[in-house]
Order: sequence, then C-alpha cells, then structure tokens
Amino acid sequence: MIATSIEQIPKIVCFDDTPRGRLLQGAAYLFYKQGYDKTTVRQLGEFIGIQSGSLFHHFKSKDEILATVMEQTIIYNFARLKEASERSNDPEQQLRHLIKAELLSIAGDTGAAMAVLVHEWFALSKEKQDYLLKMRNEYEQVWLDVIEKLRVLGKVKHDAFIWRRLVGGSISWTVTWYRPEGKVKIDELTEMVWEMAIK
Amino acid sequence: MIATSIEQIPKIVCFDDTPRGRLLQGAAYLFYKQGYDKTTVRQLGEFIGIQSGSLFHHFKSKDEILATVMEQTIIYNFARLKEASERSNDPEQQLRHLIKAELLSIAGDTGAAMAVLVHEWFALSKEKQDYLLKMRNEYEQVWLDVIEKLRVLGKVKHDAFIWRRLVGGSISWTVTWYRPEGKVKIDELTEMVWEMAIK
DNA sequence: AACATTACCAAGCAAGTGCTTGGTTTGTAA
DNA sequence: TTACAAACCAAGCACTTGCTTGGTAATGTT
Repeated sequence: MIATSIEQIPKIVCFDDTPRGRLLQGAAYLFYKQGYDKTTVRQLGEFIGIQSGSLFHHFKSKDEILATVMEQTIIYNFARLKEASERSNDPEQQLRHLIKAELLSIAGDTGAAMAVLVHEWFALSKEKQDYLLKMRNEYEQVWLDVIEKLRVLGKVKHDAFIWRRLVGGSISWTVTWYRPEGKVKIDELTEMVWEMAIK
Repeated sequence: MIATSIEQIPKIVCFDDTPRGRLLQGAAYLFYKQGYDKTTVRQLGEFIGIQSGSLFHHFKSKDEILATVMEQTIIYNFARLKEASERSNDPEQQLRHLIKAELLSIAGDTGAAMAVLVHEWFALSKEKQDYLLKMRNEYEQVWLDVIEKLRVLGKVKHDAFIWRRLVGGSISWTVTWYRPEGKVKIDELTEMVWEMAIK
C-alpha cells in the first residue's frame, strides 16, 4: 500500500526534478500518507535516499519543508484556477471551469499535496499560516469575482461568502473519499457540483 | 485564546462528569486546539489537574484516549441523527432535520469533538479505525434511507452515495470556518444547504 | 586544471516522548 | 471502624525526536 522509495510513487506536478524538488515530492507523499507528525526526518531521508541529517542542507527545519510543500501547492493551483477563469466570458461556463479546476487540484494530479495543505494546516507555525493565508485569499478572490457576476444575473441568491464555502466544502471534501481509479470521473463530478451550486 | 485549565472551557455534551469523563473532555479540547500529536500526556495531565502518569490509570494508552473521545462522539451524534430522522414522515422535512442535526454536531455543541474525529482520523490504529467505521456506516445508513425516498419522489436525480458525499462535504467543511458567535445562524445555514441539496 | 558551490555522510547530542512502577490518599459501603 | 477499590502522586526508564557538527564527494564554471 505504502511505497518504500520515491521511485515508486506518481509524480506530483508542483515539484521540479532537482534534489530539492524530489525532497519536497517525497515529503508531500509521506505527509499525505502518514501525516506530518508521524513522519520522521529519518524516514523521509531513507525514502528519498539520503541521510536524515542531509535534509537540513536544503531546509533549515522540518517545519520549513512542510511550509514549502504547501506554498508550492498553492502557487501551482492558483495559476491553474486563474487560467480556468480566463477560459470563458460566460459566468456559468466560468463556474464550470473553476469547479473542474479545483476538483483536479484536490482529487487529481496534485491531490496528495492538497491533502497535506488541508490536513496539516495546524502543524504550521502562526507566521507561516498568515503568510500562506494571503496567497489563499488571492485564490478565493478568483471565485468571488465569478460568484458576484452570477449574483447580478440572479443565478446565486445567497451570500457569496457562505455560498462559496458550501460549494468549496463539497469539493474539498472529495479529499476524503475520491479515488481516481474508482467509477466516477472528474467530469461527471464537475457536472454534479455545478448543478447543485447553480440550482 | 487557548484555555489553561478545564474549568474555563465550554462543556462538550458527549462526556459525563466523572473523573474519566472530565479527562475525555479535556483531551477533546486539547486535541481540537492543538492536534493529537502536539498534545503531550504531561500537558493533558496538567490541564485537568492530575499527574501525567495518573492518566494511565484510566486509559492504557494515549491512543485509547483518542479512540474513546471519537467513539463517544459518534455514539452521541448517531443518537441525535436517528432522533432527527424520526421527527417527521415527509422526506423533505426529514432531510431538513438531518441537515440541521449534522450542522449542530459539527458547528454546535459537539463541534470540538467532531473536529477531532475529522482531523485526527489517521492518528488512530488500523483496528480502531475499522471498529469506528462500522459505527460510521450505521450513521450513514440513516442518511441513505432518506435520500432513497427522495430519489423515488424524483427530488434527487443523481447517485445517492455521491450526492450524500457532496452534501456531507458542505456540512462537514463548516468545521473549518463556522463560528457560533458569528453572523450566520444554524437555521439559516440549514436552509441554504437544504436548498442546494434538493434543488 | 583550478576553483567554487552544491550535495551529501557519519556520528551523536540535548530535549522531549509515552508509559511504568511502587506506593499513598480519598471515597464508599458494610 | 474496618475493608477495599478507585483515584492519584513522585520519580524515572527506555526510547525517539529534530537538528548540529566537521568533514568528504560530486558537480559545474571558467
């Protein structure tokens, strides 16, 4: 079930192919599978094939490894969301694209990293939380802009923030149950969420 | 922000007023605020006013404390959900009651304990996960029974499992943002989720 | 070829972890 | 009052943790 070395795991697109990138990739995988606290630096070292002490040549603390995993995940998926929103001018179509983009982030090719972002948030220091929160707000703004347009058109009737949180909840929660190898595909899921969201 | 002794925190209704119950209550609060791994037995002991070693008179491991917190939380909220489902015969009304009951569990008086259930699931041993999963399935069955009735009436068109997961996601996600002292009340939230769910 | 930089190893320290042990106090019921 | 179990204390053991240190190999640049 759980891989024993980094060659055996699927690539997470957020990270490059430098030693540092592989380190992050391995960390994301182990944090995802076991949780941040349960993953030791010794384990991570062994997983990517170096001594545990050598990790601290690349990062000055375990905490910083986690923060960097999260940061790169946000950056990558913010770009993807932005791009999705620019793919159309019709708000209803935009919404569809946003939903699919977010589902891809969470249930698709960056799923492991996104799961870390969701589950290990509180393992971060307060300052790093604040820093990442700013990036998170930019991300949310893309959503809110589209929702506002839908509200003007009468397609969304309730408070935009709450609405976004409910829809975002449906999407984020897929972290806990969605399996790519399962029956239902991202496109179907997109359509279901879209219908629920826009009534 | 974070309380320093058990007298200062709001009561969580799942737990009784025995020494053992207070221990669980304190554990639920600290696990909620700091996470399971970051909470040490010394801290928990100090929080409820006993020596750390004395904890192991009540439970044989820290792991078992977590499992018991979760077990009692599930039992309590299963009873609440069951009761809610029996409060009406009209499926649409039943759905409303289920939504409100689950929102109460997560965003209301057992919120801290439910957050632990959600966030610390992977900190549990595999066997304890399996055991609690069985109880979880009974809980889900209450939902599925109502959804099936709605499907027969044509009010729900998609797959019942997926539908439940999307709606459940919206509700569960409130763990991450809902604050009882905030603007929006449980009843409004219930109505919003209900409208989204049933179209 | 010479140098500089990056990447890494081997060993171990200081601090903190869950938990055990042997014994004392407190509550309860006959 | 006595008997007994539940609740707790004080001390510490065995182990794991993140991280440091002083040095060596690999890599790239001029």
